[in-house]
Amino acid sequence: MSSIPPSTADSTPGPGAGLPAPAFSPLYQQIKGLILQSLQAGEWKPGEAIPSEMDLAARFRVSQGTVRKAIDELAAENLLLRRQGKGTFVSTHAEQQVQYRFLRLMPDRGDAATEGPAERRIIDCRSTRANAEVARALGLRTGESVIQVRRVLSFHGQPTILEDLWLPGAAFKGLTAVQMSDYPGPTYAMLELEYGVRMVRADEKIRAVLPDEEQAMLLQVTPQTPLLSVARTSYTYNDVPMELRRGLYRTDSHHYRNTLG
Amino acid sequence: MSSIPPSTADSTPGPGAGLPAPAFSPLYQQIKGLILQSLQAGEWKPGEAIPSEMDLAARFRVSQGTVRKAIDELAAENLLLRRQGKGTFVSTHAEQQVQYRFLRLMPDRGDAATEGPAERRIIDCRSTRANAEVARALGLRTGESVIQVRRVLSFHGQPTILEDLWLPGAAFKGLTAVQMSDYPGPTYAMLELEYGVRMVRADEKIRAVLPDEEQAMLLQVTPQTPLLSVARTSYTYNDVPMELRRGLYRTDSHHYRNTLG
DNA sequence: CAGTGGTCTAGACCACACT
DNA sequence: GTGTGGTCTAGACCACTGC
Repeated sequence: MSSIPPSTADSTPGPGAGLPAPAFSPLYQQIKGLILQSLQAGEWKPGEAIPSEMDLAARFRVSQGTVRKAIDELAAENLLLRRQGKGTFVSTHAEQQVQYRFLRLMPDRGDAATEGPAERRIIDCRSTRANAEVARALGLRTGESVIQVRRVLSFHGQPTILEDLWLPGAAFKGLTAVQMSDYPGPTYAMLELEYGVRMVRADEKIRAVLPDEEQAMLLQVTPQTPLLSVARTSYTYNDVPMELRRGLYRTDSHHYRNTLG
Repeated sequence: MSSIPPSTADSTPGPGAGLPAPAFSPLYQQIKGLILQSLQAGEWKPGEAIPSEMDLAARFRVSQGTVRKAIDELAAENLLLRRQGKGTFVSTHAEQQVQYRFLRLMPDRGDAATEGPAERRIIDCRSTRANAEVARALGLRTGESVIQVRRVLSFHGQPTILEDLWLPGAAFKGLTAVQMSDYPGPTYAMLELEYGVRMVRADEKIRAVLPDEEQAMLLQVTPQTPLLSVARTSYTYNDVPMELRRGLYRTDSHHYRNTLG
């Protein structure tokens, strides 16, 4: 861009244009936004390589360094994955060795890797209508269609996690219990492959609670057993909420692990 | 560094030297390590400005861009704070508006800012000897001197957090209950100002538990009330553990908030 | 105004992966 | 060897701060 001013095909003028921009943002942020748009639009699918830095630099009429900085930030946010000598790839839950994307429950002895995969049992899976709480969390209106799933995850035969999931019906039309239980990998990988919805971020609210009778029965504990209640909202690109999940975790042989920077 | 090869005063040869390095690391990582050393050595105190990028570049005989990348990483780790037009500053707990460094407990309504500071009551503060568990967490030998503190934090008059702290006696000699309760700001700020120990990172293990009788009394709950048990190990520079903290959180009007990237 | 960090560029070379 | 991302440099200019 030595002589040609940047015309990056978006509405906001670049800083090189020298015009009074109402909302100034650095060039690399604009490039980042453009790459993000392509990701959301599905121009490059999860697992695929995006064009090389040089190609993107030519496409956006900026230097490689500017593209690099944009990609750096997207890689830091786990949306892209850089592999030296091979290229830059769209992050994916599939073909990924991590067993759990957001689950922070760890066995007291050993780690998630040594423990092996959980056994999953679907208790319930049905289409229903969003109540006020679910609707608010998912950005829907009360009464809109949602898919509700209840399941139990067990480690070494011991029920450890009871989860209730709510998914917006519009985005996950036709999701069945068979599909949930048949898919061998992480649930988020299944949602990504089957419905093209990639979860990017999640918020959790954690409390200590006592289970009701049904919950206690499903987790094979007494109603006096304290459990971790984890309410998670998962978001896809652009902070659009796509899942509400309420988990009850037994913490007698596991614990919730967190690192604070 | 157009003609002069980098001699950055450390033992590992720079990449520009062209020698077979046994443990190759990029120049900017070496610079980062040197800055980190100066931070640990106290060459620049918390709150102070470090030399400008140009000065550091001259000092280390590298380009400004290389220093910039090293500082970028340190800033991302919250060890340094960049302020455009002013300089780069050593992070500090003091003179910082955040009330809590690591506490993730939020009121169900509003946020930490609206709630105001907690009332702190020191139950106990004494010098004792590390048992096996404390010694392991703090990297000490069993029987070494530790300072133990027990205190209750209340919000709006309601006891909400019961904390037990263990600090290595060698580093915090002379810490008293008066000092703990008199200091108006966050405890970590006090430890930083009075003892020059800056907590940089922390790990937490979370469970749901029931309190024993004494704990229940101090938190003014029944022994059947489920509570969050948070075991935190805090580290200073170089991942040296400097505090073990076991907290019991009431989660009837508060919750533990977490964000998963 | 000078000094600081922030952005952007262009070019060189290195490390890695595939073919 | 070719192409990818990774590092390093040098220089220009912008934006913010404070004198």
